[in-house]
Amino acid sequence: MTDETGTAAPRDFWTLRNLIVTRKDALPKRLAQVALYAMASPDDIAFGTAASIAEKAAVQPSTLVRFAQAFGYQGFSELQEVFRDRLRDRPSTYDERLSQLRAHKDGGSKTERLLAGFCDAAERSVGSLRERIDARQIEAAVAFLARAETIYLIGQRRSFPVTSYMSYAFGKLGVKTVLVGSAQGTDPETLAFAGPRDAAIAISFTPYASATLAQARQVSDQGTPLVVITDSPFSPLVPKLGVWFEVVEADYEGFRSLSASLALAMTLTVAVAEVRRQDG
Amino acid sequence: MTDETGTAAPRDFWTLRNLIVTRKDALPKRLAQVALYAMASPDDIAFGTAASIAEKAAVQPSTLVRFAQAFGYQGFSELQEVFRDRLRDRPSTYDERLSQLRAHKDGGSKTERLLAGFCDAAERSVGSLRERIDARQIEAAVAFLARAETIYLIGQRRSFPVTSYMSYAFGKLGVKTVLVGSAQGTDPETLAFAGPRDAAIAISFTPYASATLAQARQVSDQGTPLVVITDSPFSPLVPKLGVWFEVVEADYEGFRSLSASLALAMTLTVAVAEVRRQDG
DNA sequence: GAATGTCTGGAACATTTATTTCGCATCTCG
DNA sequence: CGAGATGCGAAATAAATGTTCCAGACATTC
Repeated sequence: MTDETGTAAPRDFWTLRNLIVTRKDALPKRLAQVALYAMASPDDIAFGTAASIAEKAAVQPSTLVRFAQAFGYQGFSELQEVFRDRLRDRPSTYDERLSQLRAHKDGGSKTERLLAGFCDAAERSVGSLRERIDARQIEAAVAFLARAETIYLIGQRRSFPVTSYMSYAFGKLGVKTVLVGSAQGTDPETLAFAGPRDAAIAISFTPYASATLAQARQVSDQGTPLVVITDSPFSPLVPKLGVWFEVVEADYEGFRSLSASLALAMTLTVAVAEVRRQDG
Repeated sequence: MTDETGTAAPRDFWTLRNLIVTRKDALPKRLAQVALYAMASPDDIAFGTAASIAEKAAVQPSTLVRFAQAFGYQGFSELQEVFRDRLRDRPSTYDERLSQLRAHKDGGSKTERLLAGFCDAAERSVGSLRERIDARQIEAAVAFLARAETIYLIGQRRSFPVTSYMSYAFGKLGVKTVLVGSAQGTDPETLAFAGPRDAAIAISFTPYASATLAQARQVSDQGTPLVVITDSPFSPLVPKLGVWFEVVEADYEGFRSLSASLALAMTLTVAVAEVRRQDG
């Protein structure tokens, strides 16, 4: 048994990174060489095979194993897992660093972790929204919505807060809307008035509420332009024609954030109002 | 040689993604299944081995190879490489953020600035929530709410999305709630049932809706414990007894974010449900 | 209703993989 | 200067990988 370090191997990237940095100067030549390369291009460590990494770092594969073992891992693969986790789940490194700082805060009470978790989810959602949404899509949607007489807002369950907020905001801005999805069962009748001169916004996430689906289909069949906000390109709501947005909300403890959807909703709302103000 | 597609295989992720999305409906059942999984969790495709991915997608490993070949790749590994590049090419977060900020501040269309503005507002709101909220306050509020028979949710206008979301989430968690503030004028009658064994959550921001104020006063007079979420210590809602939270939402173009309020709302909701589950 | 083409599942295959082992070189300290 | 220990590299090894192949199921078409 050549057990080197009594300390347990770090399981998260940033702890490991600190450990490598501090111990680097005390390491044998080749191991230090690996340390340097690992810090310089951690992505290669995450993806490459031991052989390819060894070649790029100008080291023997066995040295990589030794390197991993020097830090308490059983083999190289185990260390590699840590490098991979960093890229998993798309926690952008910034957020991860923050959440780790927070985690170091003595863990905190259960409540604190809850709040931190939901805050994280909100921030990650907004971050990914910012990365992925194409401004031209928004402009296309706004073009539809701006020339509509009445905008029908379709959303059940988790999406209802979003549509209700849009209803409020549109109202404040002087845009006529009809909010669908309340408790009463009068929605199909309400939607019957929608026509080609109107527009509709449908919001739904997995699991897609069947009512939302039916309603979206109904207005679409009536020739009403439809703008969709959903969470997958394979969502049954995604229209053949028309604009749709993919919004991926991060979740915590199974409860997805709404921040990204709301940010997008507000953007659409205000943009539509602005276009109207200019044209009208 | 069973060369299927004359088209060359996409070498970057987003092109491939679009291709998968468009061709998905024309794909055989199992291949469509793979497509669905690949879009739902692309990170797993990037990291996992063919065997592990196949298991998670409930498909045979050979199907993965066929899937890759259906899109013009020679084998699965080649397709996997595209999924990996997506994560590899990600610029270091600091630079990315900086360049994004720069793009948003300087150039960018009006629409882009709108979206960025609302995203910023959301992030700032959540950030300040994280700093200012005291976990002990949350725990105190949770203690009130957890022992309530029925929770009354009071909120008009901008606060209504928050209460309606809480209503949805509480419902999913098996907690009885009554949502006040809908369009009908029956709210005072509904609230008449609130008693000392219940609890109420009132949410209101400047300008405080008079209805919310009246309703909060009503339940308070009836001896119902009240938890308040508002935006100022001088808010007329702040109760003499009971718990209240100050949530300052950042705004953009006069429209305040809801992200912080929602994050707090979700924290309260889940925390209450957890306490109830423990106590039976 | 038979025949044809496609899709699917499972196992066999060759290859690549991470790891271990062993011998040599290098450095250290008496 | 020499004995011991340590670092290092190349090959050997055993596990695991991606891929291919074939037979059966399935739907479709004539």
